[in-house]
Amino acid sequence: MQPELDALDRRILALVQEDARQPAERIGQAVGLSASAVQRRLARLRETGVIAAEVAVLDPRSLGRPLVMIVDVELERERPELLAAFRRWLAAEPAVQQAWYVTGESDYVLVVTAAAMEAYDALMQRLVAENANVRRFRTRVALGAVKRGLALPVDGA
Amino acid sequence: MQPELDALDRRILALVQEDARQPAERIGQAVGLSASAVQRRLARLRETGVIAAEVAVLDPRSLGRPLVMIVDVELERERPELLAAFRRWLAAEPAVQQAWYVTGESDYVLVVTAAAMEAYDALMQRLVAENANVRRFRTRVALGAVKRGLALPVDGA
DNA sequence: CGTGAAAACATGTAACA
DNA sequence: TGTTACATGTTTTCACG
Repeated sequence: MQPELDALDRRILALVQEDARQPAERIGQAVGLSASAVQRRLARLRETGVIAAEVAVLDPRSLGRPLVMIVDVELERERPELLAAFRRWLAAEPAVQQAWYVTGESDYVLVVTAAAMEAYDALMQRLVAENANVRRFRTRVALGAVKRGLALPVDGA
Repeated sequence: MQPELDALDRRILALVQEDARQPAERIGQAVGLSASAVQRRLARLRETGVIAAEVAVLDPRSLGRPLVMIVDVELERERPELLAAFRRWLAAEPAVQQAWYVTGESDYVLVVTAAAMEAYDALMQRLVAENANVRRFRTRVALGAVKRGLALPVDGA
């Protein structure tokens, strides 16, 4: 993938990763381009996969899921055949927002949302019961979020 | 905020948090509603803040930022006056995607993106230099992502 | 009150120079 | 690329259940 993003593309990306619903004309005024030029660039950015998706971000409190847990999961390395199933379990579980495979003592770091601690506990009981290769896990409760987005820096650096 | 989300709202939310660009008519066909009914509900969901934002999700590789680090930051608790500045630093730093204030030994968990390890190291040097209350931090490199979204479960549970 | 249908309106898309 | 014409989607209005 060699999309050759120029400065204009990057400024457009910076805007749409804040608000994907703003009309192309507004973006054009901000970056000094006509609406159709912006549309063309957006189409190309979607086509080439630079824009991977445009999604609605929902408010956790409105959906009754105010809790966030950061979970470190340690797996038994002796059972690689269970790894794929573990990953599928994570992928299929909607309460798991993010799951990173990381270096260090713990093998996976999860970001998990929950309605209440009991629901979270039940989820983790299921995780352990249904994944024999989970050796142990550590939960840290997120008491607050300074930031919780997926935005990326778009400047040339 | 008592938005009273019914089953139809939830199904609409499930769809738009996957793809916010699909026309209301398609959503309507999926949930058994007319396009205008869907539009009305979407307008209300935006109005009440259930839909917090609609954003473009960018591809990290296309932007030359393939690396993700999970960073545990431990602060000195003796200097609460520096805490606000630390949070502002995180908020202002675009490489920091997420920053959670958590229980446990480490005070903050960050999700940081980087173009290369050198750039990440430089960033963390700046973090320490510009925040005197950072006692230490631990970096875990994300070797892979099973999941990396912000999607929430929308079912009544 | 929320819905569906049809209007007016804005936006996005596809041709042109 | 910008401009124009065209198609699509959205917003408003209104009558209905």
